[in-house]
Amino acid sequence: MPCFALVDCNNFYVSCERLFRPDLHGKAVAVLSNNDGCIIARSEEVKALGIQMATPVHQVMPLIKQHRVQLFSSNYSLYGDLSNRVMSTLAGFTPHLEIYSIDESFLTLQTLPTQSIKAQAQTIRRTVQRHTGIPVSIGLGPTKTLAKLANKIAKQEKTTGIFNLSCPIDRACYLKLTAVKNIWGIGSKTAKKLQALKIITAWDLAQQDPEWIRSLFTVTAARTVRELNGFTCLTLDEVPATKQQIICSRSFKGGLRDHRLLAQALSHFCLRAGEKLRIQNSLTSRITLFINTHPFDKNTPADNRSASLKLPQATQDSRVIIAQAKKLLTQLVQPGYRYHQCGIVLSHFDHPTTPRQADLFTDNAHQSHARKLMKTIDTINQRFPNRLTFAASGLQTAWQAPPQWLSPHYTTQWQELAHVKCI
DNA sequence: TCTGGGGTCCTAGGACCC
DNA sequence: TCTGGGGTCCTAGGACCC
Repeated sequence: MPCFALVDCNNFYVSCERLFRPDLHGKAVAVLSNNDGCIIARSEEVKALGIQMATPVHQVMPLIKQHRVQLFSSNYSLYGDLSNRVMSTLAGFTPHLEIYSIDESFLTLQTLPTQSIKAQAQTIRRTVQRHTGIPVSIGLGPTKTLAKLANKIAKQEKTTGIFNLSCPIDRACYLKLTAVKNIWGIGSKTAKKLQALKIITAWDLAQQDPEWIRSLFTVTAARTVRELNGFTCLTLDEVPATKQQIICSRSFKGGLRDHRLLAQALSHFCLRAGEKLRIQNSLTSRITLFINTHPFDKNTPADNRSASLKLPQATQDSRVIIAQAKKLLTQLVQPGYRYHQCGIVLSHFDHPTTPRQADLFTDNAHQSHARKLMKTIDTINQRFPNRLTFAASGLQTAWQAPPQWLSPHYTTQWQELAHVKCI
């Protein structure tokens, strides 16, 4: 029987930062979200201080200072690069790999005559550590849901970092110790409703009739019940699916009133979203823009709006996307408000080869020129990140506050490579 | 003063068709 | 008094994930 393995990098962003700062091993380290707003990764030492995930930094600043927590602004080019290294190492063990997020992958392992499943997991864990320097934990089980749960338990098993929920007797025991809210797929709303029905533990949920759960919740919750009992409902998605929507958005520290700056930020988002669109070779025919004032500021008036438009012709040309998005912005922005967040959503995708109704007025030569231009811009930006942009984005990112604790781009910028001193 | 960003799936309900 | 039935497509919003 195949066994699912969930390989999850421990405190991933913190591990990435420590890789080039060995002096930080054993010390308290935290990584912050965009705008240095919230804590999004914590070392064990920070968790021990009782600082929760997604806590706003300003709320725990006294604690951070008192315990000399080393802070880092998020450095996604570093984390993305190290993630690729971890995933390629995993791909060396099995072709059956699903990259689930930047720091997690599902694998299927087969029982080998020479090596037990647990021994295979130990080899994987050791190899990832040796090749990349990133520590991982591995959860094993007959379904993805159980592998996820096993991973959670593995994180507590400090010595081995591996846990297997394949044995039904062990499983019953651990399901009884797990609260429903800690099951993958059961969020806070569903957990609350389940608790009202006296379904408190994962074991309680596993005992329910899936059809009854489906009638009260959704088909997703019914699947979870089956998965907890060892029946596979969720399979391995080895080929990443084409995205159905692409979002690019940011929040602005202190908010923005100036329409001109909002338009510059928006143009930047359009370029980034267009790049992602072209990477998966899709054409978009719907653009949605949203702008929001500060959700926690009760003293200034709120204004949250969104608007969409359908393009007469599907496109992957960033210039068209920028022009249309700016029209939407003019419609939406109200004078006098301070906007805290703005973003663009591209959707209703097509593939360039999909047959579609031709437009009588389309200039084919222009279309071909546009494709070449976008390809050239993308090629240059891939080699030299952010080198080319549109004038609409402005010459400076004045809408973006500079990060305070950014580490060097150790692995993606020549001038920021780590220095090794020979003594 | 200071609270992230990017996704997926599911369901209900409206609009529309014959 | 009495106003069909069956279907598709689209959108918004909720819930969840990392």
